[in-house]
Amino acid sequence: MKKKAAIPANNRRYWLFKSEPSAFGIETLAKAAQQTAPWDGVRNYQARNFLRDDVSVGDYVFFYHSREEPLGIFGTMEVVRAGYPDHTAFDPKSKYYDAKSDPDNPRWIMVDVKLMQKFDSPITREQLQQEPTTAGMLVLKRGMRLSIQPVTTAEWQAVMKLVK
DNA sequence: GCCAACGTTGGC
DNA sequence: GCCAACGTTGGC
Repeated sequence: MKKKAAIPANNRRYWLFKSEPSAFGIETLAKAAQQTAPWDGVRNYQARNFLRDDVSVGDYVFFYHSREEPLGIFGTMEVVRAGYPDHTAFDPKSKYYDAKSDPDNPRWIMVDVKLMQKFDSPITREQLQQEPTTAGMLVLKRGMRLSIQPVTTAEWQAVMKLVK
């Protein structure tokens, strides 16, 4: 286990959210009204628990593109609304529909994010692997499927140093 | 497009 | 409550 990073004075936490750009990429967010959108469709309990219990307004988030080259971090977002029920689970027409999510006791949670910075060029997996600090990031671990991941302060700062 | 790794489901 | 079978994720 890694040592826990000290909690910054302002209490901000850092995260990495993963998405397939064919479904929802950084361009989608850039074009949204106020460059703000709900991060919906999370259907994994561990990720849901982070959204419900830990992700807070003012936290900073890396936007990571999976599945499609180039793989990597494309920009940063700020959390502008804390966890609330993911209503796509109640909509039978939604691809995220879940009949077992009861509106009176919602199973799935989403947060709203606002684009902060779209990088001129993404920080690729290869770059992350080459930097000692970022090489330990969860997203690089084999078999890591979690779509909402905590990022340490040191990792955040190390990634931002790579941004041109 | 392949397939290893993973999370979930369901029979027992 | 175990664990095999299944469906999905996501790097390669």
